[in-house]
Amino acid sequence: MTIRPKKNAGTRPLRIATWNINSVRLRIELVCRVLQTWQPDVLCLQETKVVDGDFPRAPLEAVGYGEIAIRGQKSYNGVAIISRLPLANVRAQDWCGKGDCRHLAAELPGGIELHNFYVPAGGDIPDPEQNDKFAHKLAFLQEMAAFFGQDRQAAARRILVGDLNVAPLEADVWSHKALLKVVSHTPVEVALMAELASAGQWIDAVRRIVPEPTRLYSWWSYRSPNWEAADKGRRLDHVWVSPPLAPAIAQAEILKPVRGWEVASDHVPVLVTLNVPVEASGDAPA
DNA sequence: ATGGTCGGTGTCCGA
Repeated sequence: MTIRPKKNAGTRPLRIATWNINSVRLRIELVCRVLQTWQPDVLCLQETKVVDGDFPRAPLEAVGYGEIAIRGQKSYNGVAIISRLPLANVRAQDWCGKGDCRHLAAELPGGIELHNFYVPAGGDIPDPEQNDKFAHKLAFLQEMAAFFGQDRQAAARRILVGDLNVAPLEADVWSHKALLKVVSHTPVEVALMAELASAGQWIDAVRRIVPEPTRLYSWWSYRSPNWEAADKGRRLDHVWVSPPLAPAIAQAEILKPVRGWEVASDHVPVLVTLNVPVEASGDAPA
């Protein structure tokens, strides 16, 4: 434990990560390794696939992450916020009235509102008439846009992370042309995501640091045995911030090596460092 | 060229 010297600069680094873990019980040791190696202050997980009573808290507490917010269900979905900073006002919302565990929100020190989302993947057929899962995905994104579009005090400090299951930019997929009709990169999804970003005035923190045309992926399918050589990835996992936090964006990393670990998830963690101003006792502006 | 592989719980579903 190191004691940070008081800085006149008036900023405090906040390291925030998101990772679709695809079963937290199977990969709890990988979670601990990511925490110890990259030292995020907060790690948001999706697809934990475990009910709250069976969530593996102890190994996380043992490596210094004692603030754990969870919302899980059997077999599918499930989200968690794992933090070494205090979490306040933890809450969840039921999107599309399905009772799915796809969202958790909490407040971080300094009055920062954090949202962790697992957006539905959407199935295979990119047509809401033929495919209920795709219809659900579109409705979910619409509901998010409506939620973040209402009022939303423009000055508030907010972070939205998660597996949004959309790769919005041409440089977010291995082939824009090949994926135009593949769920995750269809024009209708990309347009809805743009609507959501605009409604909440969200800023894509990773692309502030690594702009197009540099290709960036956070997911590589299990179905490709040579995922690294083929490199047919997509950037499905995102870290967004509200305008007051945009000047704080200092660093962004997609932890690609994690995809090569034993028993890997098909997603890798995305990590962003914000140098958050702490003037005026760290509170958000009114 | 329209496959392929995962995880959790089963003998399939969702990704």
